[in-house]
Amino acid sequence: MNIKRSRMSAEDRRTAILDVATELLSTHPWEEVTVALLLEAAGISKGGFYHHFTSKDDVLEAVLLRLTDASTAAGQDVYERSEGGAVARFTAYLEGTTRWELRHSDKIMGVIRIAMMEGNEAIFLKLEQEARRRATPVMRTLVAEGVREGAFDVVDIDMTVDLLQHAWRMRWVVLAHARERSAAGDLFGGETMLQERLHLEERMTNRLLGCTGAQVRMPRAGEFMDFLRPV
Amino acid sequence: MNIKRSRMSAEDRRTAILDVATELLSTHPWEEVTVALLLEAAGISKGGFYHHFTSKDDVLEAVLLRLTDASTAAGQDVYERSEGGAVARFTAYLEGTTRWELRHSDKIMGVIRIAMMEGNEAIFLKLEQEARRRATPVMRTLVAEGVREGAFDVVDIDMTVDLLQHAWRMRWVVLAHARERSAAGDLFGGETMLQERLHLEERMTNRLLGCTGAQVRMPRAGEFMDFLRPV
DNA sequence: TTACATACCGACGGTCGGTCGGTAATCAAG
DNA sequence: CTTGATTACCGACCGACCGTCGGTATGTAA
Repeated sequence: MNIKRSRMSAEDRRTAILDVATELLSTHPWEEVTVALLLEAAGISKGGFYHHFTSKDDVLEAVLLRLTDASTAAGQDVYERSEGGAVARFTAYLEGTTRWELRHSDKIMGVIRIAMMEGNEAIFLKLEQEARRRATPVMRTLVAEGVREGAFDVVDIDMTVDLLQHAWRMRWVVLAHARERSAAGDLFGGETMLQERLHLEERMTNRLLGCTGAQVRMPRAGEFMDFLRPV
Repeated sequence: MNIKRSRMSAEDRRTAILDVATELLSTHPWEEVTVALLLEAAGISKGGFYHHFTSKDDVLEAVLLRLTDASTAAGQDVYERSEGGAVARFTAYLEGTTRWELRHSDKIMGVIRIAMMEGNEAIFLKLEQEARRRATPVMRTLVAEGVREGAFDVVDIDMTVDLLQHAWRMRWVVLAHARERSAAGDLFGGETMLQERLHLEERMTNRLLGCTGAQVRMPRAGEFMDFLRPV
């Protein structure tokens, strides 16, 4: 009765299952991703599955972790390499993180699409929380240093960081729209959308930071041209 | 075999079930609130239950609706009754909504406690979304009018409204802490916490609105004294 | 070859949300 | 007071689901 299946190393099997789970998650809300479905798609038995994962939620957690952890080090790296005054460092941070995000835009858009799906509210929150947890410390020190140097004049450091992150959060939705538009032939329209959005964020960022002298700059829309012309 | 139960009017039974559900939800995450548990606590059979509700989620929706809908009209009312310049109207709006919230603080704190529980992420989002959906239109017009009158100088109306709501959102967490502290005997400490928070929010609100002349004012901490001395 | 570790199997158990045929209380009409 | 329709209510039952468990097959090291 037993059907023979391939035997993999634990790691390979794990990633194989995670791949399948990610794939399924990109088309179904998590509650519809049955373990049975997962088993069939991954070509493994229930026992085999539970040999590698303790529960269905364990899979979700692993999927989310894999989707986010690559970005962890990026922001920190940029910060550690940055030089100059607070404004320059903040600008460098913005450029660095944005560039990194653009390089991984497909993955990020995928994650966002998943998180935005109805029924995936818990995923959405977990993801946002995780992203925040990772970015907050660096941003806190950046802002605090700026305040100490007299370059920024903020209402409150924590509140400012929180609002900055919130202000930037919707960018990817705009990016998605812009990409759609340019994919539909209206490249100029897409670029304009992007430009306006970045300009808005730049002004809001400067207002929140209360820059006393030089202004923080967001990356120019030109940097996004590659992004607007997908594969 | 049949156990005799009381026969209620449809409405009474519905509210009875909703009461029980709210009660249970205040101590368990929603997924742990089994239909069976609900039935036992409400003293009704499964058939009876499904005679009044189409699904378990139907109950949740009704509970949330009942918890939020009372607040719907409040903000709108305050706005419609307000007079004077944009700054005065905005201040009146803040005072009005805050006062209303304080009058219903117990209920609101209850809702927040529920929404903040692990496993209730979907509830949290639904609630926030609903609150936003209700408050945004009024705030939009308030800000837009202020811009038109030249009293506000805003980066972008929608973004500003969004950030304002976000900035105010954490207030209830601080309120909860303040109440705890004053309940523990440190009335002064509680009041100070509140005062600082409100001062912070006031400064942030003014910065976001970019008030050109007069400043918008948050309610004074004195108004919260009743809140700090609970039943 | 033996002994052990581990990748894997699938029948099974228990729980859950939801259905359905039936019963009894209520009420309006004759 | 009947009679008939409506509706609140009952609980056995269903299928889908997640997770367990005893057991098998494949590798690896002594």
